[in-house]
Amino acid sequence: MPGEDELIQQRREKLARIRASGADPYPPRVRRTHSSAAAAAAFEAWEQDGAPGEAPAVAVTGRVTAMRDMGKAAFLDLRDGDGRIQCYIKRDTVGADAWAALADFDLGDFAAAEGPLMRTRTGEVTVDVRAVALIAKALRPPPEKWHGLEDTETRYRQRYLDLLGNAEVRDIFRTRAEVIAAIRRYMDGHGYIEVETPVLQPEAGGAAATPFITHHRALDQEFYLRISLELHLKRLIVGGYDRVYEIGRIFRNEGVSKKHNPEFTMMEAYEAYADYHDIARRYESIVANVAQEVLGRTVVRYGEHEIDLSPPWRRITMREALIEHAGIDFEEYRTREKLLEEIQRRKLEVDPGWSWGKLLDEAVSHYVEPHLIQPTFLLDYPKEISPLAKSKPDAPGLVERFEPFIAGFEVGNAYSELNDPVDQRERFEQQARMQAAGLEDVEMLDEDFLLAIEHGMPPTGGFGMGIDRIVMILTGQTTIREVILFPQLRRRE
RNA sequence: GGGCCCUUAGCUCAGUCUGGCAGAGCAGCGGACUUUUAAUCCGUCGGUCCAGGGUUCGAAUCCCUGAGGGCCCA
Repeated sequence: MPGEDELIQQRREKLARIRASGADPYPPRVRRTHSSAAAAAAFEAWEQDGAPGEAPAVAVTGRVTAMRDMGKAAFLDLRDGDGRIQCYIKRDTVGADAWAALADFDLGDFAAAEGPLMRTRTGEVTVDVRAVALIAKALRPPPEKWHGLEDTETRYRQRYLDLLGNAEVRDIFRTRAEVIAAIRRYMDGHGYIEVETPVLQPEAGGAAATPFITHHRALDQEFYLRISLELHLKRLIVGGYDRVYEIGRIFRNEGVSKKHNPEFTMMEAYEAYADYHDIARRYESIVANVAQEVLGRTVVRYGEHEIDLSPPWRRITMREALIEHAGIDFEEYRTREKLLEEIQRRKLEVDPGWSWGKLLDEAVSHYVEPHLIQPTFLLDYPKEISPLAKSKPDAPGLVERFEPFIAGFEVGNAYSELNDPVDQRERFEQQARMQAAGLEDVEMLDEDFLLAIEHGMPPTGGFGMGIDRIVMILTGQTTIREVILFPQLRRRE
Protein backbone atom coordinates (compact mmCIF):
# COMPACT_ATOMS: atom_id res chain seq x y z
CA MET A 1 0.00 0.00 0.00
CA PRO A 2 2.30 2.71 1.19
CA GLY A 3 3.11 5.57 -0.96
CA GLU A 4 2.74 8.76 0.96
CA ASP A 5 -1.04 8.89 0.46
CA GLU A 6 -1.43 5.35 1.69
CA LEU A 7 0.69 5.97 4.77
CA ILE A 8 -1.48 8.94 5.64
CA GLN A 9 -4.64 6.97 4.92
CA GLN A 10 -3.53 4.19 7.24
CA ARG A 11 -2.99 6.69 10.00
CA ARG A 12 -6.38 8.26 9.41
CA GLU A 13 -7.96 4.85 9.74
CA LYS A 14 -6.14 4.28 13.02
CA LEU A 15 -7.34 7.66 14.18
CA ALA A 16 -10.92 6.70 13.34
CA ARG A 17 -10.54 3.44 15.26
CA ILE A 18 -9.22 5.28 18.29
CA ARG A 19 -12.19 7.63 18.21
CA ALA A 20 -14.57 4.69 17.75
CA SER A 21 -13.12 3.09 20.87
CA GLY A 22 -14.19 6.16 22.84
CA ALA A 23 -10.69 7.59 23.36
CA ASP A 24 -9.83 11.19 22.50
CA PRO A 25 -6.75 11.18 20.24
CA TYR A 26 -6.18 14.89 20.98
CA PRO A 27 -7.06 15.30 24.66
CA PRO A 28 -7.05 18.85 26.04
CA ARG A 29 -4.98 17.94 29.07
CA VAL A 30 -2.47 15.31 29.96
CA ARG A 31 -1.01 14.12 33.22
CA ARG A 32 2.75 14.53 33.43
CA THR A 33 4.75 14.28 36.63
CA HIS A 34 8.26 14.07 35.18
CA SER A 35 10.15 15.00 32.07
CA SER A 36 12.25 12.19 30.65
CA ALA A 37 15.38 13.56 32.31
CA ALA A 38 13.60 14.19 35.61
CA ALA A 39 12.27 10.62 35.65
CA ALA A 40 15.73 9.15 35.16
CA ALA A 41 17.11 11.47 37.84
CA ALA A 42 14.36 10.47 40.26
CA PHE A 43 15.09 6.80 39.76
CA GLU A 44 18.82 7.27 40.20
CA ALA A 45 18.24 9.28 43.37
CA TRP A 46 16.09 6.44 44.69
CA GLU A 47 18.83 3.94 43.93
CA GLN A 48 21.39 6.17 45.66
CA ASP A 49 19.19 6.05 48.73
CA GLY A 50 19.51 2.28 48.72
CA ALA A 51 16.23 1.69 46.92
CA PRO A 52 13.90 1.98 49.90
CA GLY A 53 10.35 0.66 49.42
CA GLU A 54 8.66 0.98 46.06
CA ALA A 55 10.45 2.47 43.07
CA PRO A 56 9.21 5.96 42.18
CA ALA A 57 6.22 6.06 39.88
CA VAL A 58 6.02 8.61 37.10
CA ALA A 59 3.73 9.89 34.39
CA VAL A 60 5.76 10.76 31.30
CA THR A 61 4.89 12.14 27.90
CA GLY A 62 6.59 12.49 24.58
CA ARG A 63 6.80 11.67 20.93
CA VAL A 64 6.99 8.00 20.04
CA THR A 65 10.36 7.66 18.32
CA ALA A 66 10.73 3.88 18.38
CA MET A 67 8.54 0.86 18.97
CA ARG A 68 10.01 -2.57 19.50
CA ASP A 69 7.17 -5.05 19.48
CA MET A 70 7.89 -8.46 20.94
CA GLY A 71 4.52 -10.09 20.54
CA LYS A 72 3.19 -9.92 24.07
CA ALA A 73 5.36 -7.09 25.27
CA ALA A 74 6.79 -4.01 23.63
CA PHE A 75 9.31 -1.25 24.22
CA LEU A 76 8.40 2.24 23.22
CA ASP A 77 10.70 5.27 23.29
CA LEU A 78 9.16 8.60 24.21
CA ARG A 79 11.10 11.74 23.42
CA ASP A 80 10.43 15.09 25.01
CA GLY A 81 12.39 18.33 25.14
CA ASP A 82 14.80 16.92 27.74
CA GLY A 83 15.66 13.64 26.17
CA ARG A 84 14.20 10.20 25.81
CA ILE A 85 12.67 7.65 28.12
CA GLN A 86 11.95 4.05 27.42
CA CYS A 87 8.61 2.49 28.35
CA TYR A 88 8.06 -1.22 28.80
CA ILE A 89 4.55 -2.35 28.01
CA LYS A 90 3.66 -5.89 28.93
CA ARG A 91 0.31 -7.33 27.95
CA ASP A 92 -0.12 -9.10 31.27
CA THR A 93 0.47 -5.79 33.07
CA VAL A 94 -1.65 -3.37 31.05
CA GLY A 95 -4.40 -5.80 30.11
CA ALA A 96 -5.64 -7.12 26.78
CA ASP A 97 -7.61 -4.00 25.80
CA ALA A 98 -4.75 -1.56 26.31
CA TRP A 99 -2.44 -4.01 24.58
CA ALA A 100 -4.75 -4.16 21.57
CA ALA A 101 -5.02 -0.35 21.48
CA LEU A 102 -1.26 -0.17 21.01
CA ALA A 103 -1.75 -1.43 17.48
CA ASP A 104 -3.01 2.02 16.54
CA PHE A 105 0.14 3.78 17.76
CA ASP A 106 2.56 4.96 15.10
CA LEU A 107 6.01 6.46 15.11
CA GLY A 108 5.64 10.21 15.44
CA ASP A 109 2.55 10.09 17.65
CA PHE A 110 2.61 11.65 21.09
CA ALA A 111 1.80 9.34 23.97
CA ALA A 112 1.58 9.39 27.75
CA ALA A 113 2.65 6.50 29.95
CA GLU A 114 2.38 5.94 33.69
CA GLY A 115 3.93 3.43 36.01
CA PRO A 116 6.81 2.73 38.38
CA LEU A 117 10.37 3.02 37.14
CA MET A 118 12.66 0.05 36.82
CA ARG A 119 15.91 -0.89 35.24
CA THR A 120 15.96 -3.35 32.35
CA ARG A 121 18.38 -6.22 31.98
CA THR A 122 20.58 -3.95 29.89
CA GLY A 123 20.53 -1.27 32.56
CA GLU A 124 18.25 1.36 31.07
CA VAL A 125 15.88 3.27 33.31
CA THR A 126 12.43 2.35 32.03
CA VAL A 127 8.81 2.99 32.90
CA ASP A 128 7.10 -0.30 33.75
CA VAL A 129 3.88 0.85 32.18
CA ARG A 130 0.54 0.42 33.92
CA ALA A 131 -1.40 2.74 31.62
CA VAL A 132 -0.59 4.20 28.24
CA ALA A 133 -2.60 6.54 26.01
CA LEU A 134 -2.26 8.41 22.80
CA ILE A 135 -2.28 12.18 23.35
CA ALA A 136 -1.75 13.43 19.79
CA LYS A 137 -1.90 11.38 16.62
CA ALA A 138 0.49 12.22 13.78
CA LEU A 139 -0.88 11.78 10.29
CA ARG A 140 2.46 11.78 8.53
CA PRO A 141 5.46 9.53 9.14
CA PRO A 142 8.67 10.92 10.64
CA PRO A 143 11.95 10.86 8.69
CA GLU A 144 14.02 7.72 8.80
CA LYS A 145 15.40 6.96 12.22
CA TRP A 146 19.00 6.18 11.52
CA HIS A 147 20.10 8.76 8.95
CA GLY A 148 17.57 11.40 9.97
CA LEU A 149 16.64 13.97 7.39
CA GLU A 150 19.60 14.87 5.18
CA ASP A 151 18.16 16.64 2.18
CA THR A 152 19.39 20.20 2.65
CA GLU A 153 16.41 21.83 1.06
CA THR A 154 13.86 19.88 3.07
CA ARG A 155 15.89 20.48 6.22
CA TYR A 156 15.48 24.24 5.73
CA ARG A 157 11.93 24.24 4.41
CA GLN A 158 10.65 21.85 7.07
CA ARG A 159 13.06 22.66 9.86
CA TYR A 160 10.86 20.85 12.39
CA LEU A 161 11.74 17.57 10.70
CA ASP A 162 15.42 18.48 10.80
CA LEU A 163 15.19 19.24 14.51
CA LEU A 164 13.24 16.06 15.09
CA GLY A 165 15.80 13.81 13.54
CA ASN A 166 19.10 15.57 14.05
CA ALA A 167 20.32 16.16 17.58
CA GLU A 168 23.30 18.25 16.39
CA VAL A 169 20.90 20.69 14.82
CA ARG A 170 18.92 20.99 18.04
CA ASP A 171 22.20 21.70 19.80
CA ILE A 172 23.14 24.48 17.40
CA PHE A 173 19.94 26.40 18.02
CA ARG A 174 20.10 25.80 21.73
CA THR A 175 23.59 27.27 21.67
CA ARG A 176 22.32 30.18 19.63
CA ALA A 177 19.72 30.92 22.28
CA GLU A 178 22.36 30.68 25.01
CA VAL A 179 24.69 33.00 23.12
CA ILE A 180 22.02 35.65 22.82
CA ALA A 181 21.05 35.25 26.45
CA ALA A 182 24.70 35.56 27.49
CA ILE A 183 25.14 38.69 25.40
CA ARG A 184 22.09 40.23 27.08
CA ARG A 185 23.44 39.34 30.49
CA TYR A 186 26.74 40.96 29.64
CA MET A 187 25.16 44.13 28.33
CA ASP A 188 22.64 44.39 31.15
CA GLY A 189 25.44 43.80 33.64
CA HIS A 190 27.54 46.59 32.18
CA GLY A 191 25.05 49.39 32.48
CA TYR A 192 23.46 49.19 29.04
CA ILE A 193 19.73 49.43 28.72
CA GLU A 194 18.01 47.41 26.06
CA VAL A 195 15.71 49.33 23.74
CA GLU A 196 13.53 48.71 20.73
CA THR A 197 13.45 51.01 17.74
CA PRO A 198 11.33 51.03 14.59
CA VAL A 199 11.66 48.39 11.93
CA LEU A 200 9.54 50.46 9.56
CA GLN A 201 11.34 53.64 8.69
CA PRO A 202 10.71 56.52 6.29
CA GLU A 203 14.46 56.52 5.49
CA ALA A 204 16.66 53.44 5.67
CA GLY A 205 19.95 54.64 7.08
CA GLY A 206 22.96 53.62 9.09
CA ALA A 207 24.48 51.52 6.35
CA ALA A 208 25.06 51.49 2.63
CA ALA A 209 22.66 48.74 1.63
CA THR A 210 19.56 48.27 -0.49
CA PRO A 211 16.41 48.19 1.63
CA PHE A 212 13.14 46.35 1.26
CA ILE A 213 10.25 48.68 0.56
CA THR A 214 6.74 48.37 1.87
CA HIS A 215 3.65 50.53 1.98
CA HIS A 216 1.54 51.74 4.85
CA ARG A 217 -2.08 52.00 3.77
CA ALA A 218 -3.59 54.30 6.36
CA LEU A 219 -0.71 56.75 6.10
CA ASP A 220 -0.48 56.14 2.36
CA GLN A 221 3.27 56.26 2.69
CA GLU A 222 6.24 54.17 1.63
CA PHE A 223 8.33 52.66 4.38
CA TYR A 224 11.65 50.90 4.35
CA LEU A 225 12.54 47.94 6.50
CA ARG A 226 15.54 48.97 8.54
CA ILE A 227 19.04 48.14 7.26
CA SER A 228 20.70 48.98 10.57
CA LEU A 229 19.86 50.08 14.09
CA GLU A 230 22.30 52.93 14.24
CA LEU A 231 20.49 56.20 13.72
CA HIS A 232 17.72 55.59 16.23
CA LEU A 233 20.09 54.36 18.90
CA LYS A 234 22.17 57.52 18.54
CA ARG A 235 19.01 59.58 18.98
CA LEU A 236 18.69 57.85 22.34
CA ILE A 237 22.23 58.88 23.25
CA VAL A 238 21.14 62.42 22.42
CA GLY A 239 18.18 61.76 24.70
CA GLY A 240 20.51 61.23 27.63
CA TYR A 241 21.00 57.50 28.03
CA ASP A 242 24.71 56.79 28.42
CA ARG A 243 24.59 53.21 27.24
CA VAL A 244 21.97 51.64 25.00
CA TYR A 245 21.77 48.48 22.93
CA GLU A 246 19.34 46.66 20.74
CA ILE A 247 19.32 43.12 19.43
CA GLY A 248 17.10 43.01 16.42
CA ARG A 249 16.37 41.82 12.97
CA ILE A 250 17.58 43.90 10.07
CA PHE A 251 16.82 43.46 6.40
CA ARG A 252 18.99 43.92 3.36
CA ASN A 253 17.67 43.46 -0.13
CA GLU A 254 20.85 41.94 -1.46
CA GLY A 255 22.40 38.66 -2.47
CA VAL A 256 21.98 35.42 -0.58
CA SER A 257 25.10 33.42 0.23
CA LYS A 258 26.79 31.29 2.85
CA LYS A 259 27.34 34.47 4.83
CA HIS A 260 24.24 36.48 3.90
CA ASN A 261 20.57 35.99 4.65
CA PRO A 262 18.14 38.75 3.61
CA GLU A 263 17.08 39.14 7.23
CA PHE A 264 19.59 38.68 9.99
CA THR A 265 20.15 39.54 13.61
CA MET A 266 22.36 42.37 14.67
CA MET A 267 23.27 43.81 17.99
CA GLU A 268 24.21 47.45 18.06
CA ALA A 269 25.36 49.28 21.16
CA TYR A 270 26.33 52.89 21.84
CA GLU A 271 28.27 54.19 24.76
CA ALA A 272 28.64 57.87 25.58
CA TYR A 273 32.12 59.17 26.44
CA ALA A 274 33.78 56.17 24.77
CA ASP A 275 35.89 56.14 21.61
CA TYR A 276 36.58 53.34 19.17
CA HIS A 277 39.50 52.01 21.21
CA ASP A 278 37.19 51.59 24.18
CA ILE A 279 34.71 49.91 21.87
CA ALA A 280 37.32 47.47 20.60
CA ARG A 281 37.99 46.40 24.19
CA ARG A 282 34.26 46.11 24.74
CA TYR A 283 33.79 44.00 21.64
CA GLU A 284 36.51 41.46 22.39
CA SER A 285 35.37 41.30 25.98
CA ILE A 286 31.81 40.43 25.00
CA VAL A 287 32.81 37.70 22.57
CA ALA A 288 35.32 36.13 24.93
CA ASN A 289 32.92 36.28 27.88
CA VAL A 290 30.08 34.78 25.90
CA ALA A 291 32.30 31.97 24.61
CA GLN A 292 33.47 31.23 28.12
CA GLU A 293 29.94 31.25 29.51
CA VAL A 294 28.32 29.23 26.76
CA LEU A 295 31.10 26.89 25.69
CA GLY A 296 33.26 26.97 28.81
CA ARG A 297 36.30 27.93 26.76
CA THR A 298 37.60 30.71 24.55
CA VAL A 299 39.34 28.56 21.97
CA VAL A 300 37.06 27.27 19.26
CA ARG A 301 37.60 24.94 16.36
CA TYR A 302 36.47 26.32 13.00
CA GLY A 303 37.13 24.09 10.03
CA GLU A 304 40.85 23.43 10.13
CA HIS A 305 41.53 26.39 12.39
CA GLU A 306 41.84 26.77 16.13
CA ILE A 307 40.64 30.23 16.93
CA ASP A 308 41.57 31.91 20.19
CA LEU A 309 38.94 34.44 21.18
CA SER A 310 40.63 35.60 24.37
CA PRO A 311 41.60 39.29 24.51
CA PRO A 312 43.47 41.22 23.48
CA TRP A 313 42.80 40.66 19.79
CA ARG A 314 45.27 41.72 17.18
CA ARG A 315 44.94 45.36 16.09
CA ILE A 316 46.23 46.42 12.72
CA THR A 317 45.43 49.41 10.61
CA MET A 318 43.87 48.97 7.22
CA ARG A 319 46.96 50.60 5.71
CA GLU A 320 49.33 48.15 7.42
CA ALA A 321 47.15 45.21 6.45
CA LEU A 322 47.09 46.24 2.80
CA ILE A 323 50.84 46.66 2.78
CA GLU A 324 51.29 43.27 4.42
CA HIS A 325 48.87 41.25 2.32
CA ALA A 326 48.64 43.15 -0.96
CA GLY A 327 51.82 45.18 -1.11
CA ILE A 328 49.71 48.29 -1.59
CA ASP A 329 50.53 51.36 0.48
CA PHE A 330 47.62 53.68 -0.07
CA GLU A 331 49.78 56.66 0.84
CA GLU A 332 51.37 56.09 -2.57
CA TYR A 333 47.98 56.09 -4.28
CA ARG A 334 46.25 59.03 -2.69
CA THR A 335 44.06 59.86 -5.65
CA ARG A 336 41.14 57.78 -6.82
CA GLU A 337 42.61 57.61 -10.31
CA LYS A 338 46.05 56.32 -9.25
CA LEU A 339 44.48 53.69 -7.00
CA LEU A 340 42.03 52.61 -9.68
CA GLU A 341 44.90 52.17 -12.12
CA GLU A 342 46.84 50.00 -9.67
CA ILE A 343 43.81 47.87 -8.82
CA GLN A 344 42.85 47.36 -12.42
CA ARG A 345 46.44 46.41 -13.17
CA ARG A 346 45.94 43.64 -10.62
CA LYS A 347 42.80 42.51 -12.45
CA LEU A 348 40.46 42.99 -9.52
CA GLU A 349 36.93 43.46 -10.77
CA VAL A 350 35.89 46.91 -9.68
CA ASP A 351 33.57 49.57 -10.97
CA PRO A 352 35.58 52.44 -12.48
CA GLY A 353 33.15 54.89 -10.86
CA TRP A 354 34.00 53.82 -7.33
CA SER A 355 35.49 56.19 -4.80
CA TRP A 356 38.98 55.91 -3.36
CA GLY A 357 37.55 54.43 -0.17
CA LYS A 358 35.37 51.91 -1.93
CA LEU A 359 38.33 50.74 -4.00
CA LEU A 360 40.37 50.23 -0.84
CA ASP A 361 37.47 48.36 0.72
CA GLU A 362 37.44 46.03 -2.27
CA ALA A 363 41.18 45.48 -2.01
CA VAL A 364 40.77 44.61 1.67
CA SER A 365 38.00 42.11 0.87
CA HIS A 366 40.16 40.44 -1.71
CA TYR A 367 43.63 40.51 -0.22
CA VAL A 368 43.24 40.93 3.52
CA GLU A 369 40.02 39.41 4.85
CA PRO A 370 40.79 35.77 3.98
CA HIS A 371 43.95 36.00 6.10
CA LEU A 372 42.26 37.34 9.21
CA ILE A 373 41.59 33.99 10.82
CA GLN A 374 42.49 34.86 14.39
CA PRO A 375 40.31 37.67 15.77
CA THR A 376 41.58 40.93 14.37
CA PHE A 377 40.49 44.54 14.49
CA LEU A 378 41.14 46.33 11.25
CA LEU A 379 41.48 50.01 12.12
CA ASP A 380 41.14 53.38 10.41
CA TYR A 381 38.87 53.25 7.38
CA PRO A 382 38.46 55.66 4.48
CA LYS A 383 36.07 58.50 5.07
CA GLU A 384 34.00 58.05 1.89
CA ILE A 385 32.71 54.68 3.01
CA SER A 386 32.25 55.73 6.65
CA PRO A 387 29.95 58.74 6.61
CA LEU A 388 28.83 58.31 10.23
CA ALA A 389 32.29 58.00 11.77
CA LYS A 390 34.41 60.73 13.28
CA SER A 391 37.48 61.85 11.33
CA LYS A 392 40.82 60.65 12.61
CA PRO A 393 42.93 63.62 13.68
CA ASP A 394 46.03 64.14 11.56
CA ALA A 395 45.04 61.40 9.14
CA PRO A 396 43.46 62.96 6.11
CA GLY A 397 40.79 60.88 4.46
CA LEU A 398 40.53 58.45 7.36
CA VAL A 399 38.09 57.97 10.22
CA GLU A 400 38.17 56.34 13.62
CA ARG A 401 36.53 53.11 12.61
CA PHE A 402 37.30 49.44 12.88
CA GLU A 403 35.84 46.20 11.67
CA PRO A 404 36.44 42.98 13.59
CA PHE A 405 37.25 39.84 11.60
CA ILE A 406 37.22 36.23 12.70
CA ALA A 407 37.77 33.14 10.56
CA GLY A 408 38.24 35.30 7.50
CA PHE A 409 35.00 37.18 7.64
CA GLU A 410 33.61 40.39 8.99
CA VAL A 411 31.64 40.09 12.21
CA GLY A 412 30.90 43.72 12.99
CA ASN A 413 31.62 47.36 12.56
CA ALA A 414 32.43 50.16 14.98
CA TYR A 415 33.49 53.75 15.25
CA SER A 416 33.95 56.84 17.24
CA GLU A 417 30.59 58.28 16.29
CA LEU A 418 30.45 61.47 14.34
CA ASN A 419 28.71 63.95 16.62
CA ASP A 420 29.53 67.19 14.83
CA PRO A 421 26.23 68.05 13.12
CA VAL A 422 27.84 70.36 10.59
CA ASP A 423 30.38 67.72 9.57
CA GLN A 424 27.63 65.11 9.53
CA ARG A 425 25.54 67.19 7.13
CA GLU A 426 28.55 67.62 4.84
CA ARG A 427 29.17 63.88 4.90
CA PHE A 428 25.60 63.17 3.88
CA GLU A 429 25.95 65.69 1.10
CA GLN A 430 29.17 64.07 -0.03
CA GLN A 431 27.34 60.75 -0.13
CA ALA A 432 24.64 62.27 -2.28
CA ARG A 433 27.27 63.60 -4.68
CA MET A 434 28.87 60.16 -4.84
CA GLN A 435 25.54 58.61 -5.64
CA ALA A 436 24.88 61.14 -8.36
CA ALA A 437 28.33 60.57 -9.82
CA GLY A 438 28.74 56.87 -9.57
CA LEU A 439 27.34 53.50 -8.86
CA GLU A 440 28.15 52.65 -5.30
CA ASP A 441 25.64 52.28 -2.49
CA VAL A 442 25.64 55.31 -0.25
CA GLU A 443 24.24 56.52 3.03
CA MET A 444 20.99 58.46 2.54
CA LEU A 445 20.64 61.91 4.06
CA ASP A 446 18.43 61.75 7.13
CA GLU A 447 17.19 65.19 8.11
CA ASP A 448 15.43 63.89 11.19
CA PHE A 449 18.66 62.36 12.45
CA LEU A 450 20.53 65.61 11.81
CA LEU A 451 17.86 67.45 13.78
CA ALA A 452 18.58 65.13 16.70
CA ILE A 453 22.34 65.58 16.79
CA GLU A 454 22.03 69.31 16.26
CA HIS A 455 20.63 69.26 19.79
CA GLY A 456 23.98 67.94 20.96
CA MET A 457 25.35 64.42 21.13
CA PRO A 458 28.18 63.55 23.50
CA PRO A 459 31.36 61.92 22.22
CA THR A 460 30.20 58.35 21.71
CA GLY A 461 31.57 55.02 20.63
CA GLY A 462 29.32 52.46 19.00
CA PHE A 463 29.42 49.11 17.33
CA GLY A 464 27.42 46.51 15.50
CA MET A 465 27.86 42.79 16.06
CA GLY A 466 26.58 40.24 13.57
CA ILE A 467 24.91 37.77 15.87
CA ASP A 468 24.42 35.07 13.25
CA ARG A 469 28.08 35.16 12.33
CA ILE A 470 29.20 35.08 15.95
CA VAL A 471 26.98 32.02 16.40
CA MET A 472 28.59 30.48 13.31
CA ILE A 473 32.01 30.89 14.91
CA LEU A 474 30.89 29.53 18.26
CA THR A 475 29.13 26.52 16.75
CA GLY A 476 31.64 25.80 14.00
CA GLN A 477 29.12 26.28 11.20
CA THR A 478 30.31 27.49 7.82
CA THR A 479 26.88 28.44 6.46
CA ILE A 480 24.66 31.11 7.93
CA ARG A 481 21.67 28.96 7.01
CA GLU A 482 22.77 26.47 9.64
CA VAL A 483 22.35 29.05 12.40
CA ILE A 484 19.07 30.57 11.18
CA LEU A 485 16.06 28.37 11.89
CA PHE A 486 14.13 29.29 8.78
CA PRO A 487 16.57 30.68 6.21
CA GLN A 488 15.11 32.46 3.24
CA LEU A 489 14.68 30.21 0.22
CA ARG A 490 13.11 30.78 -3.14
CA ARG A 491 9.42 30.05 -3.23
CA ARG A 492 8.56 26.65 -4.63
CA GLU A 493 6.77 26.65 -8.01
C1' G B 1 25.19 37.26 -12.58
C1' G B 2 28.87 32.97 -14.40
C1' G B 3 30.75 27.77 -13.97
C1' C B 4 30.14 22.92 -11.97
C1' C B 5 27.11 19.34 -9.34
C1' C B 6 22.40 17.30 -7.31
C1' U B 7 16.85 16.04 -7.74
C1' U B 8 14.72 8.02 -8.24
C1' A B 9 9.36 4.92 -2.80
C1' G B 10 7.28 8.67 3.31
C1' C B 11 13.04 8.80 4.66
C1' U B 12 18.40 7.32 3.37
C1' C B 13 20.42 5.80 -1.09
C1' A B 14 21.96 2.30 -5.58
C1' G B 15 20.91 2.26 -10.78
C1' U B 16 22.80 7.21 -15.29
C1' C B 17 29.38 6.42 -17.67
C1' U B 18 28.02 1.78 -21.68
C1' G B 19 19.70 3.17 -23.39
C1' G B 20 16.74 -2.95 -22.81
C1' C B 21 11.41 -5.69 -16.79
C1' A B 22 12.61 0.63 -11.51
C1' G B 23 16.06 -1.72 -6.98
C1' A B 24 17.96 -2.00 -1.51
C1' G B 25 17.67 -0.58 3.70
C1' C B 26 14.45 1.93 7.12
C1' A B 27 9.28 3.10 7.77
C1' G B 28 4.29 0.62 6.52
C1' C B 29 1.15 -3.92 6.28
C1' G B 30 0.50 -9.52 7.78
C1' G B 31 2.76 -13.32 10.89
C1' A B 32 6.39 -15.32 15.08
C1' C B 33 8.58 -13.66 19.58
C1' U B 34 6.78 -11.38 27.51
C1' U B 35 13.69 -7.14 29.30
C1' U B 36 14.32 -4.93 23.71
C1' U B 37 17.10 -0.62 22.24
C1' A B 38 19.43 0.64 14.51
C1' A B 39 15.58 -5.59 18.40
C1' U B 40 15.48 -10.20 15.52
C1' C B 41 13.14 -13.74 11.99
C1' C B 42 9.44 -14.98 7.82
C1' G B 43 6.20 -12.83 4.21
C1' U B 44 4.38 -8.52 1.66
C1' C B 45 2.69 -3.61 -0.29
C1' G B 46 4.68 0.88 -2.08
C1' G B 47 7.17 4.97 -8.00
C1' U B 48 4.67 11.95 -11.66
C1' C B 49 12.63 8.38 -11.68
C1' C B 50 11.84 17.24 -10.39
C1' A B 51 8.73 19.34 -14.90
C1' G B 52 8.20 19.89 -20.19
C1' G B 53 10.03 18.86 -24.98
C1' G B 54 13.38 16.05 -28.34
C1' U B 55 16.40 11.68 -30.25
C1' U B 56 15.37 6.34 -30.45
C1' C B 57 12.11 0.24 -32.02
C1' G B 58 12.85 1.43 -26.77
C1' A B 59 14.84 6.87 -22.13
C1' A B 60 15.50 7.22 -14.85
C1' U B 61 19.82 6.77 -18.26
C1' C B 62 21.41 10.56 -24.27
C1' C B 63 20.12 15.96 -26.02
C1' C B 64 17.41 20.79 -25.18
C1' U B 65 14.50 24.13 -22.08
C1' G B 66 12.71 25.24 -17.34
C1' A B 67 12.13 24.75 -11.69
C1' G B 68 14.25 24.02 -6.90
C1' G B 69 18.67 23.07 -4.10
C1' G B 70 24.12 22.81 -3.23
C1' C B 71 29.33 24.21 -4.06
C1' C B 72 32.88 27.53 -6.24
C1' C B 73 33.65 32.30 -8.47
C1' A B 74 31.95 37.47 -9.02
